[in-house]
Amino acid sequence: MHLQSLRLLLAVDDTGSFSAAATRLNTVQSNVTAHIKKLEAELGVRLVDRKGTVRLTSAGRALADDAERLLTIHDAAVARFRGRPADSGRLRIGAMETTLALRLPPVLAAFHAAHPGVDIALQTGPTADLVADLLEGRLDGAFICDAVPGAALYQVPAFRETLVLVSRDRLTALPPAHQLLTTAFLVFRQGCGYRHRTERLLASLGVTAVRMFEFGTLDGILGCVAAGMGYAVLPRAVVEAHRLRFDIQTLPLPPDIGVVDTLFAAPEPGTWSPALTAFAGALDQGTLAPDTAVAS
Amino acid sequence: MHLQSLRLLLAVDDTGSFSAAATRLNTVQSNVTAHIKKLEAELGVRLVDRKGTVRLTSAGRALADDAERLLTIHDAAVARFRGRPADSGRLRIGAMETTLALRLPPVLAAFHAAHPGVDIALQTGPTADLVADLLEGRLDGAFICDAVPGAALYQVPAFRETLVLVSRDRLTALPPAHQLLTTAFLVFRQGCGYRHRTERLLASLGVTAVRMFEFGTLDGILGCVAAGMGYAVLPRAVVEAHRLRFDIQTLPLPPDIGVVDTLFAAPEPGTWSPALTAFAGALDQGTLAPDTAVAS
DNA sequence: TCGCGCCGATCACTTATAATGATCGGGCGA
DNA sequence: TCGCCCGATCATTATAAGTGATCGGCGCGA
Repeated sequence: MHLQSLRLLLAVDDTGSFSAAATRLNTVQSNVTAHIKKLEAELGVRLVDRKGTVRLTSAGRALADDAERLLTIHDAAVARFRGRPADSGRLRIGAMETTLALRLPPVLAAFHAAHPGVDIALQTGPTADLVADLLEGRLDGAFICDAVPGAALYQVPAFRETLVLVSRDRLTALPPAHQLLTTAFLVFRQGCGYRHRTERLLASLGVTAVRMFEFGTLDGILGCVAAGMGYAVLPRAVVEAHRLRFDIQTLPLPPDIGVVDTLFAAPEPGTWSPALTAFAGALDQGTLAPDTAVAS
Repeated sequence: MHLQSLRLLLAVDDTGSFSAAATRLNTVQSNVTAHIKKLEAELGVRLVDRKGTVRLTSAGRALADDAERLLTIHDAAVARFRGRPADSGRLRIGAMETTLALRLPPVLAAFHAAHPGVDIALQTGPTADLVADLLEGRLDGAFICDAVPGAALYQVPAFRETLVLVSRDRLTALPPAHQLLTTAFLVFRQGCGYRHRTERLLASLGVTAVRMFEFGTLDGILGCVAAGMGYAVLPRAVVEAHRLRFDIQTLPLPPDIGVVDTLFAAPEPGTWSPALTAFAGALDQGTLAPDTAVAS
């Protein structure tokens, strides 16, 4: 059964004429006849009564009802891809813990307000895991730390974070290498972009061997820093948001290490679902959270 | 967009392989490739990721969701025609007042119990109107009085009625012609089959001119008979059902005039909707109301 | 009652598209 | 590294869609 046949059937019902239906759908009368006959043969039922005036039989009317629903769904699906981004579908988004906590709430709220029909599924994890999930199709898009070189991924800057060195005692400058060797660094587990930066920072200071304690949660890191267990490297905005709860100090880092872009990553644009297209488009135009977005 | 393309897309998603999808749907791998490529070209989006393992893109997944709904509706529609009579659709049934009141309640109740998804619309009127509505497609089927000769209608006996002469005073035989001339006959409005029978009865008695009062309702006729206004010709069962409310007498009529079949009429069987097919089938098999059905 | 015109059926034909089978090349595992 | 499996591509065939001309029936108006 071809959708075009159903379209012709509805046109015949509407116009009450094969010729008029043909004209409306830019074809010829004999073609309409052939389509209707094919439908009738396929279903083993007469659909159109041609005696006297042309009118659908009860079977034809029943099929026309189904046809209407069928074509509605079909046209909506096509419009979703070709026309304006539609308001439906699922969107699986991944993000780092810090991004989700700090940056995403307004973004997601704004997107949901603009596209209330899209179901959003969120997942958190370190950048490396998110990238793996993206590449293996378990996520539609993800907010990651720093660009992933060599991966066939669309990547666009979304937020800019300023990293600071977090400590219990106030510092006026980066501690010397010998002092860093005697303390620990509290980091997220393997795969987190911020941990990567921390290692780059230490390397730039000539420190290669340092104790690293892995944590799964932000609260764990901040709490242990406040207890004097060691240092941490985190986005300034995240630390500020928790300043009231922990007695900690921050020290800015040099820009080459301290400025980190959070990127929105997704598979190649040609593969995007309408929902993902809408999300990326909104991010790109900065309509979601202009104050935190990175100027492109 | 062809439904077959969507079917192939779902098969590719299921099996994770073009070749396997082809095998499952009894075609060849190159054909699957062509269908998917056509879909992708039509929507301007890559639907299947062939790098490494075959997997749907987010766009492909979104389309697959629509495809599933689309094919479900389509397959259900086809099954409704080709397979068992489905439990959905609309059924517009017409009947005479007397039939609706007396015979149809158990029939409709049984059908509705067997096919709860079918919406039933009832309409009453004299046989002539019902036939006209049938022929002009405003009804799917109707219960009519006596066969309609010459009409291109499927007609099958449904109920057998015994007509009686209804009067205020007890009669032992049909009144002589001269007496009939002085009283009136109370009949339904033009087009009712029972009125037709009444006229045949009078003609057989040699009475050609008699006063006829037209009524729209059964209660009106019975009330006026009870008041001595005249005679009426009605199904015995109808009169019995109202015996408690009206003080009236009945006299059997000769079988050639007194026995009337109520027929179920519909357009030619080849044009029936699934719901109508189910209804006619149930009537034909006597599964709806075996005690009142006419043996065929 | 008789044309006249409109409409759908049919047919021969053209065009488009679906399906097929063979072949090629690339990625992955042994 | 080799062999194997899988998808892309291509030439070809098969099938279906679309077209235009023509026929016949029915209704309408003269």
